[in-house]
Amino acid sequence: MCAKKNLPIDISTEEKIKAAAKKLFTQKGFSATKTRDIAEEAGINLALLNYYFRSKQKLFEIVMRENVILFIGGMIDSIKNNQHLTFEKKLEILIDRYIDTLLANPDLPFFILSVSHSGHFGGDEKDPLFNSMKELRTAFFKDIVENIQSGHLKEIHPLHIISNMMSLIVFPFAAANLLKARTGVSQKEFEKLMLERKKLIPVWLKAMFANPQELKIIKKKK
Amino acid sequence: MCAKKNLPIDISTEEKIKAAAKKLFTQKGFSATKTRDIAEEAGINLALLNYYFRSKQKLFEIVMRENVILFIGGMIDSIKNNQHLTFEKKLEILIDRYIDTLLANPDLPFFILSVSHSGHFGGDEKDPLFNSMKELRTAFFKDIVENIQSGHLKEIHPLHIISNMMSLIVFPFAAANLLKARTGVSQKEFEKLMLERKKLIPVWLKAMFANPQELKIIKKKK
DNA sequence: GTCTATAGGGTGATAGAC
DNA sequence: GTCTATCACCCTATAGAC
Repeated sequence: MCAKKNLPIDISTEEKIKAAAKKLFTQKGFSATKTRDIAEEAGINLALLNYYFRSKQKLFEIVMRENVILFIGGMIDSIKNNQHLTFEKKLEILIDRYIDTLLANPDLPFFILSVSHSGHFGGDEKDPLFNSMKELRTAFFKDIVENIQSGHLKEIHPLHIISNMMSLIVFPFAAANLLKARTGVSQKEFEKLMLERKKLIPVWLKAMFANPQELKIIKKKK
Repeated sequence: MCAKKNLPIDISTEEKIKAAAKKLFTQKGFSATKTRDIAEEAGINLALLNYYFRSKQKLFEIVMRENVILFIGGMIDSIKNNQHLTFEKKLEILIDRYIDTLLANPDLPFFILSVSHSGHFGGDEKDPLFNSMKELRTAFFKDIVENIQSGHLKEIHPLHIISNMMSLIVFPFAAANLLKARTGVSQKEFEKLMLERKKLIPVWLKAMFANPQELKIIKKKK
């Protein structure tokens, strides 16, 4: 199963296939990606794909898992490794790392939205992924509830807080083509602006949620 | 071509096919949707699909156009029809309408991201869609530049402003499954929260962009 | 306009030689 | 482990009867 060599100077065939699959699945999704494309991208024979991974579906699941880990792994680590810091500082670190991850993997947000949209992950409690997600939830959302949801923010539903954080960080990457086309900025400028957001998003979030006017609105509705 | 009856009490076959195609394409995208599924969903024979629409691709393009119009049409109208109002009021109306549209068409945001991600629209200047987009750009983004980008906001790139607006409105719908799973809210609760955002987003945006701290950050970077 | 039947090519997966 | 050849099925599209 695990074809590891002692001196992996050359990348193994298995790894080549996985890398090609990751590239294509992440870009185009499951249905639009053909096994023949993966084989060609990897520079190997089509039969080897089934030899190493049994089926297209199995290969996709491996890629999906790696992408989900990549997407939420950084979050978990930056929260776990910085328990001693203030919530604000933790948030700054998280945003910084996240944007770096997304700049290096620009198709990741769309892929994650894509699999969650089609209901491809979550649900199975035997899945180690499920525990990771749960871990993230307890580690981070507890922080939010305890640290942000104080004062008037008790009235704001946590979903708004999480939504707004994720929106500001992730959405520009998911909508990169749209935004670039509409505003006429180049890829290079776009990347520069995303780096700028590392500093801006914490300030924006602070401003949004330090606003007592929210309370009036919520109260009025009830 | 146009099989319009004088008394369309029953929906025409053409419309049935288009409605089924819209439903499936919007939910699952182009590649994952099979013509057989569309035919079955419409309750008609597979051959009729090609009789009315010539090919899967043509049918998809029709659906895509309608969805893009639905997505940006509301924007254009609410700006055009309210030129006499202040920018803030226009923005409130736009957000209100937008969220209604998205509640009625929850798969729309993901579909739009999907086609823009795969580069399926934009570009062709002969396309009437291109003019609509351009119209939107001139109508709305001029407003932004002239009305929001005053004072310290001159330093903020318009992409940030447009990003943040679209993020707060659209992202929760694109990530609905993720957000519901992570926060444990039901579909009903989710919809209630989205309605709540009609009032909250204008306040949040105001707070974000009335923040002189932004300037310090931008200046420091340069 | 609507159906059945089928063409024609693509697609995932495997058998078997090397 | 890697290749060629091929199977069996699926998919879009069309021909032709009614």
